[in-house]
Amino acid sequence: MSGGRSITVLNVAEKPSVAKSVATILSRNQGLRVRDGRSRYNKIFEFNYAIRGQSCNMIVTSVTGHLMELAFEERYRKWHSCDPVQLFHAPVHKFVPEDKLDIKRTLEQESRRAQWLVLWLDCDREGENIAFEVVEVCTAVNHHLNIKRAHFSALIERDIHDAVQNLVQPNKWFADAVDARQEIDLRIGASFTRFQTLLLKDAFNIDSVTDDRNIVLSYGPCQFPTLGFVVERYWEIQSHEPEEFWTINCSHNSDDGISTFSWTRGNLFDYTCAVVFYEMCVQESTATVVNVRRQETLKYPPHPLNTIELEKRASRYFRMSSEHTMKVAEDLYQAGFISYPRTETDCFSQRTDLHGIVREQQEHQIWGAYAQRLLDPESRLWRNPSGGGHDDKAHPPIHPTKFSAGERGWSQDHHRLYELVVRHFLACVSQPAVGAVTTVEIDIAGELFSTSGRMILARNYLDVYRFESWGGSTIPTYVSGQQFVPTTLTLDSGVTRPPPLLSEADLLSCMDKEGIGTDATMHDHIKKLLDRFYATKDANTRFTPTNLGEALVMGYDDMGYNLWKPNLRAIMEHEMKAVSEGTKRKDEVLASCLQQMKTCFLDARVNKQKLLEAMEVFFERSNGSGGDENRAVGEVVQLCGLCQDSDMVLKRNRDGNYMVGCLGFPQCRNVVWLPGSIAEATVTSDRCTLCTPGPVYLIQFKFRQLEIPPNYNANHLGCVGGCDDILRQLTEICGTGSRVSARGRGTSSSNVQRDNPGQSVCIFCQQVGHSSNDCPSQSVGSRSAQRRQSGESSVSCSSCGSPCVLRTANTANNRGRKFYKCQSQECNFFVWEDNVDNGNGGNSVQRSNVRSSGSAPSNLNPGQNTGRGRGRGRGRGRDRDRDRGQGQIAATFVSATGEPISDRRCFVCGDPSHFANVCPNRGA
DNA sequence: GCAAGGTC
Repeated sequence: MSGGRSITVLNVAEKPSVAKSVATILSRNQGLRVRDGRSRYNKIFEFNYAIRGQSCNMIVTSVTGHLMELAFEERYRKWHSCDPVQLFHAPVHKFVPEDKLDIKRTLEQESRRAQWLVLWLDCDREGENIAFEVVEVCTAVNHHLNIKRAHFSALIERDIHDAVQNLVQPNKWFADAVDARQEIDLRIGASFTRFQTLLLKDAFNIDSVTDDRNIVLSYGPCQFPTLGFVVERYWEIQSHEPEEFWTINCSHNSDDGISTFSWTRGNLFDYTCAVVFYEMCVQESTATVVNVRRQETLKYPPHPLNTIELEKRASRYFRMSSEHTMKVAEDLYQAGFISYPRTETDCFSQRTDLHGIVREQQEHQIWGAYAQRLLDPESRLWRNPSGGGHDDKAHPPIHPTKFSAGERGWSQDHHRLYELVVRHFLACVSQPAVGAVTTVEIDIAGELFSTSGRMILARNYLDVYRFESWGGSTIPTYVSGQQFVPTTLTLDSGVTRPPPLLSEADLLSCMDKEGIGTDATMHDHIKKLLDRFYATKDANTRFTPTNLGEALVMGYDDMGYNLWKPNLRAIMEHEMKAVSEGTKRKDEVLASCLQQMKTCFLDARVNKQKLLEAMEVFFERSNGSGGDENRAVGEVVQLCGLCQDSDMVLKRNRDGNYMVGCLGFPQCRNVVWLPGSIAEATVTSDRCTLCTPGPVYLIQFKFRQLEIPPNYNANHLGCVGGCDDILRQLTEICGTGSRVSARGRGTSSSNVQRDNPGQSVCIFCQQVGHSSNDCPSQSVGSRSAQRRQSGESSVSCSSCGSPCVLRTANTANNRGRKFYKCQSQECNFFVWEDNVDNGNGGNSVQRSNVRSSGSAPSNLNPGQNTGRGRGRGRGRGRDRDRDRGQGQIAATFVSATGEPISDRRCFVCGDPSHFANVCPNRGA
C-alpha cells in the first residue's frame, strides 16, 4: 500500500558492516543496488522500501565511528603557546578531521536530495553522540531534513524492521554526556601532560629508560589509573612480609594406594598452638573415618564470548597481547570469519540460529566430529547457552560466522584466534562436564582431616574446549567407622607469599571492574603504558612499572592525590550518567568538574616539588638543571659492596633523611638507611681501621638529642662498614628514614619494611639478603663467630652422641639465627646456638656472650611489624625466645623445617630426641 | 609533542 510520491531517506550507520546488514535485511536482498561513495570503505546501498505506508527511496551509508574531533583553537595548540592552566578554559571546537572529509562529502552529497535522515548509529551514548555529528553535517547543507532515530538491539530481521517502522527522536542527553566526557578528557589530558612533561623531561636523565626517543610524559584519566593498578600491585609485593604458618599433614599408605589428608583447620599462624594440636594428634594418633561423602559436581562451560573475555583468554592461552588480539580479530571480522569483535554482550539472543552456526563447523577435520555429536539429539550433548548478564544491545557475542579450515595468508595467531572463537562457541552450547567427588573425613584426637578424589564421569564440553582441564584423581576406598594408623603425621610450615605481578588478563579485569576504558579501548590504554615507558611486560604477560611509571605515581601519591586511582573516572562516569538521564545539565557538570580539576592542577603545581623528589629517588638530575648537587651526587663513603662498580655516597632524601646509596642506581639499588634521628652528617677523611674492603670513610653524625636514648651521645663519629654498634643500635631504636619503610601504602597492611632484601646490603656484615635488624653477625656474639671461623663444633647430639653441625635458620621468626643439629637422619636433636652456653642442651660450650640486640628491643623500630597489629600474637623470634625463659630449654624436637617444637619426650619410649610418630621402638 | 572514544 505504498502510496503517493516516493521520498528519499538517507540512512546512516556507525560502520560499513551495519549499513550493509540494514540494507540487506530491509531490502530482503531484492533490488539492492550498491555504489561507491567518496570514501572507499563506506559504500552506498539503495533500494525501495515502505515506512508506515510511505514509499521510500532508501539510501543507506555509514560513517566509521566518530566523524568529528574536539580540539583547542589554533592559538593554544603549541605547547609553549600558553600556561597549561589556561587549557581548562581555552576555547575548543569540533571539526571533521582530514581523514574523515570524504565521508563528510558523501553525507553532504546524499543529504541534499533527501527528505529524511534516519540515524542507525549504535544504541549507546557514543552512538547517540555520533548521531548528532551526522545531523550537524547533514543539516548544514539541508535545513529541511526530517531527523529520525532507529532503535535496534540486534542486527536481525525482526529488530531492524521494527526499528524502521517505529522511528524515534535522537536523545540529546546521551550525546551531551559524551560531549562533556570528551571535553573533560581533553582539558585534563592536555594540561597535565604538558605540565609534567615540561617539568620533568629535561630535568632528569631519563633517556636510558626511553631509548633516547623524544618522549611525552602523558597523563590521561584512563591510562593513569591503569598504571596505578600496575604500581599498586608492585608496591603490594614489595611490602609483603612473609609470615610463617603451620599445618598438620597426615598420609596413609594402604594396598589401594596413598591418601594425603589435610587439616581442616588449614594454616595456623600461632606456632605454639599448632604444636599443641600436633602433639595431641601424635599421642593419640589412631585415625577414625567419620564421614565418607560422594557428590556429583558440574564444571560449566564459559559464557558466550565478549571482547574482554576474548582478550583475557587469548592472553592466557596464547600469550597474545590484547592489542594484537584485537588486530587479529579485526582481520577475521573484516574477512567475514567471525562476528563483530567489539562487544560487551555475553548472551545470545533467543532468535539466534545457534544450530546453524554449529552446522557450519561439521566439516572441520579436528572439531567437526564434535560439532556433529552436538547436533545429534541422541548424544544429549546440546545445552542452550547461559548468559553472563551483559548486553550492549548492539552486537551479539563473538562467534564464528563462516567456516574455515584455515586460510592461506593467516598467521599462526589468526589460526589460534579463529580456533578459540569456534571452540568457545561449541563449548557454550554444550553440556557441563560431570564429575564424582568423594570426600573422606577422618578424626585424629578430635582434630579433623580430609581428603578428596575426583572421577570424571562425562567430559562433555571439555572434549572441545581444550584450553580448560579438570584433573581426575583417585583415592583408596574408605568406610565410615574404619580405623587406621597414619603412615606419617607431620607438622609442616610454610610462608605466606606476595601476590604475583599483574598479568594482562588481571589488568583487564581490574579495568573492567573499575570502569576504566571500554571494551574497544582497554587494550589501547595497556599499550600506552608500554609506549610511554611507564611499564614493561615480561614473557608471562606480567607487568612491572618502570622507574618512570613508579616515580610519577609516587609523586602524585605524595601530594595526597588520587589522580592515579580509578576514583576520578568513577566520579566522572557518575556525572555523565546524570547528564544522560537529564538530572544534570552538561554545562553544569562541565563547570564543576573542570573547576575541581583546575584546583587540583594548581595545587599539583604548587606541590611540584613532590614530583621532582619522587623522580629524584629514581633518576639523576640532568646537568645544569639547577638541582641540589649535594643531594644528587653526595660524598663518597666506600666502594659499593654489591655491584663492586660504583661508589656509595652519603645523601639525604627529600624528607631530609640520610642514607648511603650506590651511585649505580637504579641499576644497583644498594642502600644503607641511617637512623632517622640524624640532624647532620658529614663524611670525614678518617678511614675505618677495621672494615674491609677499605677504604671506608667515617661519618661525623650529629643526632637530635631528644630522639635518642639519654645514654647515647649526640655527636658520634661512626662507620657504616659494619663495625659500629652504636650506629646499629640507634638504627634499631630510631628507625630509618627509608621511603619504603615509611610508605607501605596500597596494601591493607600499614607501615612495613619495603626494602627488597635481595637488593639491600646489611649495614653490618655487608652481606646481601637480610637487613641489619636480622644480621646474624650481630645476633650472636663474638665467641660464636670465632667458633664458626674455626669450624669448631663443640656440641654433641644428646641422642646419638655424634658431633652436631651448625646451621643457620631461615624462618621468618629466626632468620639468621644459628642452631646445632645432629647430622644423623635418625635423630631430631636440635638446639639454638645462643642457648647452648646457658646449659640448655649443650654439653661443653660456655656461653660468653648474650645477644647484643637485647639492649635495643626491635619493636621500637617504627618500620617493623610490631605496630602492624596483625593480632596473631606472634612476637619476633628472639623476643619469644626470651619469654620462654633462659636456661629451661632442654633438647628440643624439630619440625620438618628445623624449628624447635618443645621439650617434650616421645610418649612411647621417653626419648627426648623424637616424637612417637617416628619412634624406632614403636610396635616393638 | 597532550585525552578517550568511535572505527578502517
